[in-house]
Amino acid sequence: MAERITSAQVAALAGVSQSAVSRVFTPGASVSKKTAEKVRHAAEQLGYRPNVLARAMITGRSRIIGLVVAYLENQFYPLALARLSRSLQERGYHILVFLAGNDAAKTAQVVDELLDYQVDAILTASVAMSNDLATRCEAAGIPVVAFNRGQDDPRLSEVTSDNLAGGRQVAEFLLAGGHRRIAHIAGWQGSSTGRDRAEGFRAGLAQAEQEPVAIMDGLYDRAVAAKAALDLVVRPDRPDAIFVGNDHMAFAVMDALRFQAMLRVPEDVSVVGYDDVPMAAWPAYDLTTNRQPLDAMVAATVDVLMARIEGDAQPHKIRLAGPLIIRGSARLPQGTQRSPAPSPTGET
Amino acid sequence: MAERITSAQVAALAGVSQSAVSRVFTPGASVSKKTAEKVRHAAEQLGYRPNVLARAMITGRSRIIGLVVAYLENQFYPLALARLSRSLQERGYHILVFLAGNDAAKTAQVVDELLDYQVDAILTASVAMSNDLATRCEAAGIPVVAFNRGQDDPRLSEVTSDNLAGGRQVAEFLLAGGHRRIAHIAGWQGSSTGRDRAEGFRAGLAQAEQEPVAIMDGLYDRAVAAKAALDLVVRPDRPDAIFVGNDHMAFAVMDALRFQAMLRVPEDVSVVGYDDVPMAAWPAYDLTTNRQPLDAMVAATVDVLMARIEGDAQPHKIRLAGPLIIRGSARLPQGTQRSPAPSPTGET
DNA sequence: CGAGATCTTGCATACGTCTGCAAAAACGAC
DNA sequence: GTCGTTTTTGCAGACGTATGCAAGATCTCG
Repeated sequence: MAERITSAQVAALAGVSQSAVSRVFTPGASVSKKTAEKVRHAAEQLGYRPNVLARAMITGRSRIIGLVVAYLENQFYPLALARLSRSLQERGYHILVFLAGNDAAKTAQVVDELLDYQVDAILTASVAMSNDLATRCEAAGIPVVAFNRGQDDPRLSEVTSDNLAGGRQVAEFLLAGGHRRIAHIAGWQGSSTGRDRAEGFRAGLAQAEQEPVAIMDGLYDRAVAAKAALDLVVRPDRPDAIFVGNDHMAFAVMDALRFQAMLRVPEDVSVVGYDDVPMAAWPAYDLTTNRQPLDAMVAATVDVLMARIEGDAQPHKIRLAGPLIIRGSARLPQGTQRSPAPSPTGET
Repeated sequence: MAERITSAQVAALAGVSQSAVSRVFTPGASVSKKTAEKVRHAAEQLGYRPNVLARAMITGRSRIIGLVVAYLENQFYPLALARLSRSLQERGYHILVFLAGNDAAKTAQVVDELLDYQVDAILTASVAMSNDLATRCEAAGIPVVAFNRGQDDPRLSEVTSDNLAGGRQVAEFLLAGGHRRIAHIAGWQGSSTGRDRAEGFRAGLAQAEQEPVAIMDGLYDRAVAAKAALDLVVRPDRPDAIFVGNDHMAFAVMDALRFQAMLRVPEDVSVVGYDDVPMAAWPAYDLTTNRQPLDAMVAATVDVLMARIEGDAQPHKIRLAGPLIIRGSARLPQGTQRSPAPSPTGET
């Protein structure tokens, strides 16, 4: 129950004014070596640390980033969360978590709460924030950055991988592998990510004057994706390859194909995913997948956040390309080899 | 760049004092119906919402819970995080994330930062917070609750599953299944969770006058656990069953056994895990495992947090039992059946 | 050594809200 | 209508820090 130490107490002990103490803890303020020394010593002795909340009231900077996220089932998001948090922590910021519901009313409420906490910026991940809400935040002076999702509104910032190119890359790879009946179980078509990958995929096939035998919406949901896969393989023209909109669904698709449809992957059906989460490298799945460059995306996201907070009014739209990681879940084109194993650090 | 609306502006519009506005937004304060109406209307019109930070300065309650977490690779933790956050959100609290490093110095720094933000309570998960640090927080009047980890210090609160009983339950199940050379790849022995499961397991074997052929520390790490499994199976007295300290490592163990040692699970070696994360139900693993009652643990954690914040000085030590979920990764005892499939909601 | 320039320092105020206190208003009972 | 009781209201002062301003201290250079 020790009362919290204030700058005034430190000032008293050090024999200086409260302002002096404040200046010692404010980078770039004018203090002499001598008083700084005295103050630091007194602060050390009392265990003083500035109160972030009080500081926030004056400066208008809470050093809190609001993260809006819908679900953490897909391993990609906890991983991103961890790296984002770590990176922001190094810069003196922290993440306040807001779980969004699926309905619009709940999302509006979440935005209200975000504003209540005076967050310095809002980061959205795996969640559809309606444009008017995002715009409302920007209007309130709070920058919004969408991670792994595009926003229509040109005033909003976003960091994604190059999903169009990624989708095309997968199409080319499957065609080169000799597949001729290729289906796509897409990410939710309400998300730019899902749409772009599908579109790029379609364009890649079109280049070879092919088209997908089917495109179904997997809604980023394991059960839906599995059902779609089973529906596909009972058709008379069973696909010989399925491109799945993300790894999370791809695992469900592989499970359904192997354990329910009793098909072999890749001998009967090739499967390709998207994201390259660590689990994709596990031998039980050994999934060929288009990697999203997570570290680069996180770095870019933090850079954009910092820039916007520092007052850069320009919205940024950043798109980072990722390589196709070739493993064993899809038949290989002639002369192609597996990608080298990842560094041990990424394996966990 | 719309300036933030303050209670004073609302007061001016409503023709009342700032105090009146404050009281309208403070549950339990004395306001007449009439002025409440006027104020609400004015607030609505201006889009006013109270500033949580300013409020925190007065009341000493930030409505922020600091969550200290070390890693999110193990699916159990993101899931817990999501549920904890959702539950706290309903009560008007939010989670501020702090990623702990592995070294003690970094952890001390994290604690400093926690105090800077005036968090109302600290929640630790999957992280070893040295007792003096935790005690320091308690001394500063900030309750600390450990999720899924026991604390030696009797003054600290904790919520865990009954790991002793769980370990014993696994031992009994494997013995009943006719296994006679049983090994244990344990969770990190620096954690109570890892120790208790190992101890319960050992006690369960001892009851039948058996003892484990080996106990190795998997350190909650996939690579370490896989290596341990491979070391075990090259022995002349190859184990016929391995109890793994959590699901996260158990998946690695199964992968190593199947794809590196070329053994069949469960025909050659039975594998049992601990946690029952959703992935354990995926057919690729179909893991028999001791379930941790996540929902109950989350509910208990939130209850303890609220109680401690409300001033209940008593520390709570809560231990919740979980059932063994019988699937296909371990040979079944005579007459035993698989556990019924989980509800679809838990499947994702 | 002196005058001007530069650096430090303390004072006072502001940030947006809550809350104890006392005055004012409303209420109730006779 | 009066008086005592309860409710409602505004005032003013906190919470802990940052910062403009002016005065004081220190430095620089001739």
